[in-house]
Amino acid sequence: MSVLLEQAYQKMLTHFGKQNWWPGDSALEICVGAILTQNTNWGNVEKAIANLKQNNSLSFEALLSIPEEILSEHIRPSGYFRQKAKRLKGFVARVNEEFGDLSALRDLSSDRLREFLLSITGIGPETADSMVLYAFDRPSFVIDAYTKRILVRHQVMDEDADYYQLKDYFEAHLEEDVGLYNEYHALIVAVGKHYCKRSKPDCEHCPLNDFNGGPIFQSLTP
DNA sequence: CACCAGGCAAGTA
DNA sequence: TACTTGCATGGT
Repeated sequence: MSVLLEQAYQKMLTHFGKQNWWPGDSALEICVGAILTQNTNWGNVEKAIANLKQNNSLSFEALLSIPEEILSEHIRPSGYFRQKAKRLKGFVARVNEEFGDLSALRDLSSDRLREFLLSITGIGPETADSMVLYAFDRPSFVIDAYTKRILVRHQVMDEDADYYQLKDYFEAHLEEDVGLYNEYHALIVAVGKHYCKRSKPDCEHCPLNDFNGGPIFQSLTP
């Protein structure tokens, strides 16, 4: 466990407190949220999920049987609603055809689970890792745009680093622990939302920019 | 008004 | 392989 990553974690935790991700009452709700939040503000996703609950459509069976057009209307507030309706239908259809139910995915190893999810249209690396970590409670570190932006700003990663270079970096330096991965990614998102916007970053007040007088990740090498 | 949000797939050269 | 574009609502 890297001392600096641990200290960065403590800085974020002290500043923001526990994030208690993922907001959701079931594995299915978390998987649905993971698809709906793609390139989309979480507040809009909450409205979409509320609509699904109100229409009794947030269950595996309901999502299997609901017509795509009806589903798309329910999730409209989350944006990209036609595309996401297709992706949700495709997701539950694949799970149903190959495993019968979402709970059966728990019998898979983390790697097989991740590979299966990645084979589904509409589920890329970040969405797959979000499901593996937050819905299935396995230690798979999630990388998002904020994570990359922060590491590039702190000169840990090059701008052209890909998803797996970033993922491997965290998994190599952190203790392999579901709770730690869970909270770490959530805290990075909190930092990103508040201080690491693309057009107006506020590095001045960012908790990660006040470590021994400089950026906290700076002296860490990949 | 512009810009962005917890991405991904498909098309082009 | 390496870019580019479509997808779409809602908040700041």
